[in-house]
Amino acid sequence: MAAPEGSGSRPITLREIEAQVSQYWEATRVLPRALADRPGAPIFRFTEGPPTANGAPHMGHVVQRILKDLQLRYRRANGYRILSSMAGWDCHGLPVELQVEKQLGVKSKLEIERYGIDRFSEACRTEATTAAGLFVEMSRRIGFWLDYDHAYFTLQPTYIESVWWSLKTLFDRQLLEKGHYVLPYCPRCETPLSSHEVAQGYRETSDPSVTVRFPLVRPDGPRRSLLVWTTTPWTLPANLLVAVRSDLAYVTVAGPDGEELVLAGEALERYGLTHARVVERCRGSDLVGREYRPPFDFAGPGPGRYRVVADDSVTATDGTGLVHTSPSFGPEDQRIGAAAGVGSFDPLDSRGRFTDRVPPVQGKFFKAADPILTRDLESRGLLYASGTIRHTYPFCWRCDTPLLYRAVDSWFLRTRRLTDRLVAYNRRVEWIPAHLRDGRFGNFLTEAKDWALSRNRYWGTPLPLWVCPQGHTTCIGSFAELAERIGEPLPADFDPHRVGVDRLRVRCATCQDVTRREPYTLDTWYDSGCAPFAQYHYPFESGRFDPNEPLDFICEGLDQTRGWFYTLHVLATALFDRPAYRRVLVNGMVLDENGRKMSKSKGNAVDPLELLGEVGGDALRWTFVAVDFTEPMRISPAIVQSTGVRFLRTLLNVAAFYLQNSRAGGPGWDGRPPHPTGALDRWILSRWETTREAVGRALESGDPRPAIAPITGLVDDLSTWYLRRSRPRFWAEEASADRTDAFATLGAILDGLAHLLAPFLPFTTEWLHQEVARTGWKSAETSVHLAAWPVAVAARSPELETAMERLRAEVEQGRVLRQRAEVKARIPLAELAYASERPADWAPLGAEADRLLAEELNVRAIRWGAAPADWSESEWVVRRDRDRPVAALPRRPTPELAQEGLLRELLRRLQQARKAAGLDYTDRIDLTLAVDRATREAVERARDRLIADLLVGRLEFHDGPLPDGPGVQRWTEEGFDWAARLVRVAPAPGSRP
RNA sequence: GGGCCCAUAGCUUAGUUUGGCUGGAGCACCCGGCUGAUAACCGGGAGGUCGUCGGUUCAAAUCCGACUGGGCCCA
Repeated sequence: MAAPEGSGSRPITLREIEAQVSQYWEATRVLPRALADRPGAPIFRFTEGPPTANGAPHMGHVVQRILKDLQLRYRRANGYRILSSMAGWDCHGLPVELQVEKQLGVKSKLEIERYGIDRFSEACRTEATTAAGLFVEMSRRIGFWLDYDHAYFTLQPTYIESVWWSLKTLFDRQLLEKGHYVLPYCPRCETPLSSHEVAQGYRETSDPSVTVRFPLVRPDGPRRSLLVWTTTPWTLPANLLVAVRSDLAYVTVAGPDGEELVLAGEALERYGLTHARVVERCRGSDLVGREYRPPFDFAGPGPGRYRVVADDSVTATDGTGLVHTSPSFGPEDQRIGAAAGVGSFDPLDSRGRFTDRVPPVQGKFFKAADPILTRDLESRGLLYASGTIRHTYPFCWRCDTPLLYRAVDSWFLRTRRLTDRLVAYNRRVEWIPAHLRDGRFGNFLTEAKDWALSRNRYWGTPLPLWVCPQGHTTCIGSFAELAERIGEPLPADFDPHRVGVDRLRVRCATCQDVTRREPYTLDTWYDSGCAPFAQYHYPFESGRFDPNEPLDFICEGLDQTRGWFYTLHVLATALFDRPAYRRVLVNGMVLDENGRKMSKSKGNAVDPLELLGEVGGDALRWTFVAVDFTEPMRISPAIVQSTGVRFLRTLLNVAAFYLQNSRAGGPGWDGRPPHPTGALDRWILSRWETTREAVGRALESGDPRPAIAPITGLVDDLSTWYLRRSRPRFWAEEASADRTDAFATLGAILDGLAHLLAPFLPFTTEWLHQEVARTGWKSAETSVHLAAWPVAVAARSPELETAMERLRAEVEQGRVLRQRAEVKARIPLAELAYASERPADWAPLGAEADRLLAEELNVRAIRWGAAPADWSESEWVVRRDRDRPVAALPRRPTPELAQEGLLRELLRRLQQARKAAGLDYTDRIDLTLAVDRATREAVERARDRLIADLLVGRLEFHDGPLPDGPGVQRWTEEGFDWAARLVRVAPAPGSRP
């Protein structure tokens, strides 16, 4: 890696590191090497959940990718063969079609067909591949390593052929069937939607709430009407029945104009009829069979129509307890209508507009018919009450059009026949967080309806089903079979989309008659559910996909509970009779900094690339792991700064210290495990081992969260205690065992951290590993990401860790005491005296305990077992514990120590002057000093030290005031009267570096 | 309307499984210190009705219930 040749000692920035590392990876082709297959190695099964290839990636994609990458890097470091590392994209379906419709400016299926399905499909293909490019760029910036050169696309012929194979398998198992059922239907997209698509589009809206008179047919007496409530007046022309509940109490009350009204007893209050005169009381069952005149007569007569029927689904908690039933427009209605054998009446065209079968609203969009029909009812005296109601209603998740429920032909995967196995296999899955298994996901499995698979659209996997005039269905499960059925080889450039498939003349497999393809495409969620095997073109190419093995790990957002998690699980159960995955890590949604959901329309969405440009990939990675990603999480530049950037900066500061001293003549680390004798070194190595084990445990478990606290704890200890107390050891000019131990210990831990944190921080750790290796260890791996997971290099000692913790607590107490003494920390004091003996649990620290304490507090000695009686308040500051004196510090330094303090004061100021003059820490200077007598004595006594510390060539003293001039500095505050002139001189040959 | 999950200082969080010492950190803030890591380091301070209300208990951030707010899912 290029040396970070900073000018002077300017520290390298995170941005520079990431740029350098990216280049380095390119140059050394690390990514393909890391992802290279490892035949024979233990297998870790994974599949990338394919994002929909339309539009730009958002923060949700970023979190998942970070979490996936973390686990995959960990497994690679442990020698696993990842099956598969392929990136993947979900290229089909409404999301892509809608994007293309916008681009082309077309608005309906008719316009698409005028434009040409072939050209439209081509545009969809282009859109899918373009969008994939945006994901690749984002992934590169966060260091998400997948095989982008061999990605799977659900539009690939091989992929589609695998999907066909699966459909044929299900067809043969009689799990794939056609039905005419009421489904949610988008009139703009002109297609039914699956329940998981509908689920994404519920929102609060206002609808009419009308109560209508349905006059009963009876020979005599006053007019008597059923009161019927609905929020969809547009369905009234399709009314064929009214449903009641047999065991519910109904009453007939007298209305204002002598008319009589029938409704459930429970509903009287709702209609303000509590005090109305009751004409008759009965049960629902008594009403069954009564005929009424429908509000509109467009449906015409038919057997059994316009009667009261009984159904258990009826309640009186809303409305009147008499339920308007239009078999074409509601799931319950359809069932009730079928039971009564009344047929159906659907006066809407495929775009949700009324046909000429309902002249008053002909050509009107179904919603637009509501007010017109309501007025019509009013004019005929049939409207009893009207208002509006706020409730949640489904809208199309892609185009925001209100959906309607209507009976349509559709192909279903009969998932309800699999419910027991779906539930049983889910019990084998390890969900993170665990509550999802029996909570949300488990609940859904028990309730799940059959899966409506077919879409009346263009861009998707064509349903490989052909029907002949005799009604035989032929399901084709491979291209070879297709060729056989058309009686000739497929064209060389065969594209298994509608354009390529619809023109083929397929012969019926049963009777050889000419067939017609079922004109549907497949729900794109089915495509992505096939990813584990279809990406490998199973079963046409064998080897890497094992039908008996679930995936070891997948990771997606919580929104996939009903999406990919579900479709994977259903298909694995139906096709392979096993769970789809062993472990699934689920992340929460990403919110903005105020905790609000990010959305494009609200304008509060954080653009991933923008944020990455600001804070960098590693800082974002660290932040996403450090916050609780299983819950909704707030993300903003400020949060990344204080979490991710902050942590990285501490780590880099430690590294910078080590690297700088290594280059300045320190020995660096030779790459061997350290065997230090000192307690401080052994302590930090023990801390390292504790951390290494904790991180390994966490990543092994699939949940990285427990790794965070140990890591930040270690880095903090390293920075604020180990390094703080070890600094002079790194400055030693002469080789010594102690200096070697210091470099070896810190070097080993920094390189160890590079390996340990590589899955978390791929950029920074690569830089760190390469840089540490450069300081003297020549056999660095090409990349830390090609290296093995770190093994133990030292012994753990919990006793030593505890002892150090106690010592540090004592140090803190000592610091407080020193502040109370009001003697500057740089002025040494003679001793720190304790009334007690040295604590027994400090034993693992040995003699170093006193030394660490003394150095940190700048006292010359620690005296144990001192007599508190000697601690006069005028001479000592005393720490007391419940009035008992426990420790004491002298209030003043001895004269010698005071002089030494003076020297340190001067040295410090001269160092500052060096820096202020822009001198590098290797520059030599000539120094002229004009100082008072006491200071001069102190300097002369420590002349060698001053010359060495300040890299002084010639040292002179100036009597009297030093005249102003270049390089002259003066200090007159705090009672000092000092001046100095610093002049840079050329470095002497052979001098320290 | 139903289900699951979450709520600790301005921010990120530990502690909640198994109730028990004055609820810990870090960042930011204020005061002071240090100065061969310097957008670093050290000391002190301020900042918490542990979302709200109620219950169980000698004792509740922790267990139970209701509510509020947020998220996801279902209808």
